[in-house]
Amino acid sequence: MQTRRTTLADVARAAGVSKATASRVLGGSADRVSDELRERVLRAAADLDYVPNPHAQALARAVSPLVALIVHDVADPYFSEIARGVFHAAAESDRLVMICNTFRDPDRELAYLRTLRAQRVQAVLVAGTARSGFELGSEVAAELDLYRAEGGQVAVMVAGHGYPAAVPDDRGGGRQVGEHLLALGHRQTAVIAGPSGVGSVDERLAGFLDALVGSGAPEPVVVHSDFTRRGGADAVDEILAARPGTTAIFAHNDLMAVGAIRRLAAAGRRVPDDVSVAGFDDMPLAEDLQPPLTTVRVPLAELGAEALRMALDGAPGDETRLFETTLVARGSTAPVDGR
Amino acid sequence: MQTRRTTLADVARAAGVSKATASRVLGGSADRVSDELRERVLRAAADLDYVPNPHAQALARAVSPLVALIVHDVADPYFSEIARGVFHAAAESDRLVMICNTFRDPDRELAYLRTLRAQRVQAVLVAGTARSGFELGSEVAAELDLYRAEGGQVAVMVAGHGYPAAVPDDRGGGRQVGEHLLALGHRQTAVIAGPSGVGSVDERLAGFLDALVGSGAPEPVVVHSDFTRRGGADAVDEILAARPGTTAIFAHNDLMAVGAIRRLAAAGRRVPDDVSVAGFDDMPLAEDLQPPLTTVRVPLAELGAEALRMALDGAPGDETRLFETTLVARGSTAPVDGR
DNA sequence: TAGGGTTCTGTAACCGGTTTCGAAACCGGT
DNA sequence: ACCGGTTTCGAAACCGGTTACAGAACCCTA
Repeated sequence: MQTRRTTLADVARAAGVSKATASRVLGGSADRVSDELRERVLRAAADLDYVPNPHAQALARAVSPLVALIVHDVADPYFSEIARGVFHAAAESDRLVMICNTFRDPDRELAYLRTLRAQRVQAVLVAGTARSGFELGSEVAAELDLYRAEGGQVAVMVAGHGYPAAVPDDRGGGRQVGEHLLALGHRQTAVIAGPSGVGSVDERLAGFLDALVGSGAPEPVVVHSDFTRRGGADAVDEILAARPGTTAIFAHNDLMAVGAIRRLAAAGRRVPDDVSVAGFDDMPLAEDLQPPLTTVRVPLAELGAEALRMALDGAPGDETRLFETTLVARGSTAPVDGR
Repeated sequence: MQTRRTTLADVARAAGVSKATASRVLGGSADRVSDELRERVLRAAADLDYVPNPHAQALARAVSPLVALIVHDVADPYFSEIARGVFHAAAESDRLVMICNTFRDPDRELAYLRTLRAQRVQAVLVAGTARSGFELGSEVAAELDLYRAEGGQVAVMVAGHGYPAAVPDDRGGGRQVGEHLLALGHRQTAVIAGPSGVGSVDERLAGFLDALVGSGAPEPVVVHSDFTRRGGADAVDEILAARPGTTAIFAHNDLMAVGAIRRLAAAGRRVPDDVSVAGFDDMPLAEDLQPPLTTVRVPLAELGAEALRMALDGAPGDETRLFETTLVARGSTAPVDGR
């Protein structure tokens, strides 16, 4: 039966004023209105249960109070933790958040970006991008630039090029893992890296190599794989084939580490007795796994919150805020000769 | 430098037609347009890189292609799994999804609902509601009804009252757990229930009691607690105090089960040797825990997807689709005398 | 008391689309 | 050549707000 919504005009009529005055008092405009009229308008609005139409506002004001967060997959703990941070920061300034799930599909990502631009959302935060790395000049970058040219704010959470960025110190984290494993006496190492071309992957790897250099340990076996449990498991097969004597594995995220541990068990290797495994991100439950996972804590929620603030504050394109990572040593790593 | 967006009027001018015709060809209207003009308009739109402004469309059409999903917390695996399903279903019909995080705050939930109503989103899906149960007549229900009266679609994923619902067979799941524990010989049981008043909590508990009835086993100790790890851990203290001889615990979700296992370990009880623990939901990683968690699988993603379809298809308010649950027996439960 | 400056309010244009309605063009049939 | 019926198209109204602009009312000063 489609009841009609009450509009600003209804309120104005009920209060006996013009739409303009009603808008002024309701819309929080800078213009002043006499106390009496203000009172009348507010009462009328309350009586009629008036709620402004955000589309009309967005159209008139040419901006909507929406913020978009682009992720690969909300169900991935990495992204859902970032999302949590973004939501918290958004609540502070009374803004709504729209999460866009690309499922790592570049086309979908692009489609979202176009929609968001059209939607004139106030800010878009890119937590993960489907194209590898998103170089300047890519379609994604072009779309983002267009968006910015039209007044939108952008912040990214991947090693950025030209956008304000809030990123974890991936390189430092990688180094911490390297040092940890070295200290435990490991020399035959391997790393299960994320998809090649992704910025954080290169950084984590570089940090790890930084630590190894000069230690006399041989180069690690490096296998690129998906950021999933399955990816981690499959990588183990390759590693075992390439270097059967591997005693320590550094997986680029916790999910891969879990998969690796499972596959190692299936292959008859005990963790950490036969081979140590370290992850990255310190996802929830990492400490409840079998065995508890040694990993690197990344302040993902703060990262998301900060990204939003940077975007809203209009941080300059070359500003990058680095977030410290900390190694969390747990049961999945042990001294090489320790049994 | 704020470049102006290209509007429909620009396209129309470039194509030498009126706004009306341009709208007709671009907006997928039913009205027919000659092939020649259609061609001209399409070319102009492509040349100018035209993207329609969804706010203007929403304003004119009185509906926006947005779908909202209300959850307590995206970072909770229960909800992120539902979200994943919703995203998939939304992608099928080319719709965008807005996730609203209430953090279990009733005021925030209400605020979201009002905004969504104003926003004229096409559908709102309620996966979790902050008020206990959301009875008919509550503020939330009032807001939802208002929304529906204005043409919005609603579907819920909690035991509903008057809304189309896609819900798991919580009662059946509870019964499965009860039967499982009984079959293992347990008689001194306890249940860590979710917050009292929540529909699914009552159902899971009722199912569990269904199984116990007639078995001769004494009534379980029931402790209500938060759906968190912490909640599960704290509940263990109460249970141990109330019935020290407890040999099996049914936690209403996996997170609580994890917390319970940890606290039991701290109290010197081994799982499953001394006490068996079963969870609910079969969250990702449940099988990788220490020990692997016996739990009940709930098809959350399908549930979310189905809820969206029901809403969009305008399912009647009394329609409830029940999703089968299946018990997944793993290492956290064992025969009562089995050591 | 006239003149100038504030302060408040209303009119109307505008944001960028969609859609109603009527005019114009075209059709085949007498 | 004339006519009723379709089809195609454009002018203009509308969706529901915001805001530039101008007028009215008020104040204070000379």
